[in-house]
Amino acid sequence: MNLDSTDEKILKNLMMDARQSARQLALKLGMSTVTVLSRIKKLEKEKIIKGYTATIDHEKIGYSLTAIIEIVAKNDKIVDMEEEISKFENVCGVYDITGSTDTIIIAKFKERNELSKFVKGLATIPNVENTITHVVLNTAKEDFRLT
Amino acid sequence: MNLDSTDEKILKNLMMDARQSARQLALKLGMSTVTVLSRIKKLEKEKIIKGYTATIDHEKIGYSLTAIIEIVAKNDKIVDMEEEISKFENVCGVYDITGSTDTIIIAKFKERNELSKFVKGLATIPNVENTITHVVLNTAKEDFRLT
DNA sequence: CCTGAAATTCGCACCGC
DNA sequence: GCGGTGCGAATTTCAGG
Repeated sequence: MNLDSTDEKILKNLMMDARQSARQLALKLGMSTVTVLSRIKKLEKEKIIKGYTATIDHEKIGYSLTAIIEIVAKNDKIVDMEEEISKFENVCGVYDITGSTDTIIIAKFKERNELSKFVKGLATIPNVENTITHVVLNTAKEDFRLT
Repeated sequence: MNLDSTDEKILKNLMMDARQSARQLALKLGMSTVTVLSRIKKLEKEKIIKGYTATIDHEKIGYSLTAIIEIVAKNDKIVDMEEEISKFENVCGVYDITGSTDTIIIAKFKERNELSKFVKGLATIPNVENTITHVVLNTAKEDFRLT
C-alpha cells in the first residue's frame, strides 16, 4: 500500500498528537473533516495505524534502569526462544541480528535486583546458551516515530 | 511524584488506546468523568504523560530495514557525539552503555543504501572511532509501553 | 470526589462539485 | 474522489454539594 502526501501529513500529525479530532486536523491541514476522517479510517483498516498510545516518562514512574542484553543461542529454534522472551513485560524490544550474537533485547526495570532476577531467568529458557548484559548509563534518544 | 492505583489504571488504559474520551474511560473504571479528566490533566502537567502518538507499522510505510549499530568512541565528549547522532531522523534509539563498546543505536531505513550512507556518515562524526553494524533479521517485539 | 445541566465540539450522513 | 452544511450524539466544563 502506498500513501499520498495527504496520508503522510495526517500520519505525521497523529504521531505528534494522537488526541486531536479529525476536525482540528482538517482545519490545520486545510481540508475537510470528511476527507481527514475517511483517510484515518482507511489507515486504521489497513493497519498502517496500529493503535494510539500515551507516551509515558518511564523514569518518572520508576523504571530507572534500562539494560541491553545480547544473547547467544544454541543454534536451533531461535524464533521460539525469542517469542518466549517477548512475553516478559519488562522487555521492550527483541531483535534477531547478524553478527557474533544471535539476539539482542532491550528491557527496563525498577530495581537493580529485578534485572538480576531477569538475567538469571533468561538462562533457564531453552536455547539460551549465553548472555551478555549491558547497563544503560544514559538514554540519549528513544523515539520510534518515523516521519 | 507517586501514582495511586487510579492514576495507574488511567495510564494503562491510555497506553492501550489514547483516543478514548475521559467519559468512556470513566465508565470503564467506574468513576466520574470529572475525576478522570482532572487526573489526566495532572499527569500531563507533571509530564508523566509526555504526549500521545499514533503507532505506525513501519514496514508498511517502507521502513523494511532495521539496524543496530555499536559505536566505539574516542574517550571524550561522548555526550556530544550522542546528541549529534540523535539528530538523524532514522535513529530511533541511542543508548550509552557499559561494556566493550560505548554507545549502541537503533535505526531504521527504507533502502539498503540508506543504511550504507548512514554508517559512512557516522564515521565523519567527531569522536566516532569505530562502528559495528548488525542488520536486524527479524523483530520479535518492539513495544515500549510499560504497564 | 460525585451529580447534573449547560455549552461546546464531534462524527457522520447527505448532497453537490 | 473531495468538500460544504447540518443535525443528533457525545464530550468537556462549570456549578454545587
